[in-house]
Amino acid sequence: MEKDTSTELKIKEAATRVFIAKGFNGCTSREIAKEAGMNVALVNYYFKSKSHLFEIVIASVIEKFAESLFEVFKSELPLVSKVRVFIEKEYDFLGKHPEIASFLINELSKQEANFFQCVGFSDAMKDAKIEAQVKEAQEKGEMRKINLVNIILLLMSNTNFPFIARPMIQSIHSINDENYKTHLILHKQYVIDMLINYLFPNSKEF
Amino acid sequence: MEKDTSTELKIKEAATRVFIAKGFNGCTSREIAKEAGMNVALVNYYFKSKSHLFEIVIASVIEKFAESLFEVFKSELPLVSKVRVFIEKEYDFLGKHPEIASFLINELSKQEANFFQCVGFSDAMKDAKIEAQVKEAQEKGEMRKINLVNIILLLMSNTNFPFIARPMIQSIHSINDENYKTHLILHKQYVIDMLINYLFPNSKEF
DNA sequence: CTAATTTTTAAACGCTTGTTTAATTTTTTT
DNA sequence: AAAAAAATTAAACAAGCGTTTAAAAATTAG
Repeated sequence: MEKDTSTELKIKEAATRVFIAKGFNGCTSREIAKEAGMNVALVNYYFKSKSHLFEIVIASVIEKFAESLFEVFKSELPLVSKVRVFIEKEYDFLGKHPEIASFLINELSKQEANFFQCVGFSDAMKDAKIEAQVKEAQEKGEMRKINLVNIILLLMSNTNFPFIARPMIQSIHSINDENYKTHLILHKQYVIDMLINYLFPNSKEF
Repeated sequence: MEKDTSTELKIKEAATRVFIAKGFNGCTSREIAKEAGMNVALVNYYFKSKSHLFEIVIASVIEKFAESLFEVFKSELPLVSKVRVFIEKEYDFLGKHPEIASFLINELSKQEANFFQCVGFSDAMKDAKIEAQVKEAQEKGEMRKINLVNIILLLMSNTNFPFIARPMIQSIHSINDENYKTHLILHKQYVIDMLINYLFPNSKEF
């Protein structure tokens, strides 16, 4: 009884694709099976139910999503650089997987479980000692004195929203995919300038 | 044959509540009927199908959502004030109806129809002559020279995301509703300061 | 008041859903 | 090669879905 049968993995990958594209309620078990190229019963043979499979998928998506985030937070860079690199990495990541941000936000607002706690997000946050680094920079007067929650909110708002709201924004302005991508490239730099300028009023990084 | 029977309105209002809370795929016709306190068949008697009812609901939600936005854009205020008032109004509106932003973004990314065009959003944008006002301010050197699409993106990112991503952010930081609300109140002012400072580098409004 | 019309209901329609069963094929073990 | 175990399948299950029908109740018209 192998742990990661090729079949098991195929189902998980197919499920990830389908769940991200259509959401938990927007797809069926049979659709996932078909995407994996196999019988419906196999989905419940390897993962006992659609819900259980979904929990596994969303946990691994969160992990993937959080990975690049912590890579930056745990690094030895000064805070100003961390902010810049974080934004750059987020735009890179979401440029490649634009549906992930919407997927997580959509499903997390419907599902009741605290998946981020399951993945140990809070603990990883403390491990990264980012709170201490912020406090230090604020006491030195290098950084604007605002709460870490607000800092994360500013960072995530300006990195995630442009990808989440893409269909809405394109609809509002009647612009196509190509055109929107062009705006996104410029937007990344605007966001970097704006945030560094706001969070580090005396910085020369921009 | 009255147009807006009390029954018809009750169904539409119930449907709006249910659709916003659970999304199109997350709820059933029977659920909507129950919420309205009546038989399932009545839903299809007044609105011919679940999809048709949904289209009507989402169009009216968009209208409500866009209303306060254009109220500001069409006003005679100088641009700097428009930005500040827009942010304040958005925080007020989303504070009262926090689920609307997520609802629109979720459903617009799944549905294929361009609902914003149906509502005449683009035209209203031109009517408001905001593009001309921006161009003028930029030529006078009062405003940073960035595209209107990016300006709207900055505004919406920082107003909508904190409400859309609330479940995720609370999950990440392990904080409760009360606590998050406190952060939101502060956040509004941070966003106003940051955006005005960035968009109008020479302004004295902050 | 009666007849016509509109509104509301209960029940059923065929279809799809998530899940399970039992049989079959494939693989592993001995 | 035979027996045991695991993987895969087709078929079925009950439950729920969106929608329709046909009859009952309520309202309006003449």
